[in-house]
Amino acid sequence: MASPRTLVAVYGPTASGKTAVAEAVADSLGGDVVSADSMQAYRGLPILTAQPERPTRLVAIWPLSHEGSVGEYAELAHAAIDELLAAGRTPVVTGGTGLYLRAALADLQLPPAPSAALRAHWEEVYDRLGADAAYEALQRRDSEAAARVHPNDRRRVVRALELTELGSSLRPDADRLWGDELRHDTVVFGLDVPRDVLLERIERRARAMFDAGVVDEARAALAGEVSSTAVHALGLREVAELPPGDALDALVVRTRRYAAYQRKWMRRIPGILILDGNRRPQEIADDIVEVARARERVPAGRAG
RNA sequence: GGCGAGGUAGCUCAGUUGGUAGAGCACACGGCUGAAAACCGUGGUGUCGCCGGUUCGAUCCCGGCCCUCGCCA
Repeated sequence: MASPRTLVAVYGPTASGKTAVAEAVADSLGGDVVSADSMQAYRGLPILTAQPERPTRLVAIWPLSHEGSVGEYAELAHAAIDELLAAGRTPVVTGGTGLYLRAALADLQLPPAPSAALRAHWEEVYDRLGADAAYEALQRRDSEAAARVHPNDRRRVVRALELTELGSSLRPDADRLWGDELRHDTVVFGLDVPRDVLLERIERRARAMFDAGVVDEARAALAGEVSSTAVHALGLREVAELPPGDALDALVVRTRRYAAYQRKWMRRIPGILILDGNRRPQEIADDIVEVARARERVPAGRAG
């Protein structure tokens, strides 16, 4: 019988060609692509979020009105991955949301989710007292959590406060986010594309989005109910509301910024194997397949 | 050509009653544990259009020139 499959993960900045590579890897290895992308998870913005053409796990699973979260995503991702492995297939986890990728691969053991009412309560408290007083309240209730957040960081102060009522704390114990304890045997690859090449791809893709009708897509989306998480899709507002030229510029600028942020994540992922992403997708995929196959022949080992 | 407004950071602009300047965005770096394409922190990157004058000292005041925009010819 076949040895257990090694899970493959592909990370890289937007427009680095992750999707094409992941699809080729899945085809070669006999597997399926599992998306790790917080915005492609929504339905209704296929152009703006650059959703893959072909049906992909965890893409377009939520309506725009849904408030997605890492916690909810993690459960779905674990289920999808485990199902593939059980069927003897290789999960190829790919996507640009660093946190989601880690949540798919590791068991983050996130502290409990708040109820909407609880969150609303502490947000109200934060806004009423002001940042400094709210922060002092947190220091009294959970000094360790307070030490980890900045008073101005409303989201985290509120989150930490609500957790004090849930018998938990922000970041309870071990560092599972950056540890190398993963749920399955995994190899993580990063696609490194030179800055100027990436910039050019970003610009080209942004133009293509306009040709494909992003403006109408964005307007239609905003005309309906959009959750506070989904509104943050890059450029949604700008594309829908700005004059065409300005909208394109804004989209490019924001995407470039996002790519820089992703480069930071790529550097931090433990054990990541950086590949030259400035090649044909199939070529990159072949390299990945080779490494993954070699690893499957060495049962309990850890590459090093 | 005449009149008016303007030329200050990569961009949009504020400011200095004369002591070489600061906001937002961009950019760089850092943080992040159920909002992550989110959120937070730190950093000013500059011949203040050019030349001259007044002054201890000019980005600021004066003169000339160049450029941009608007209105009138």
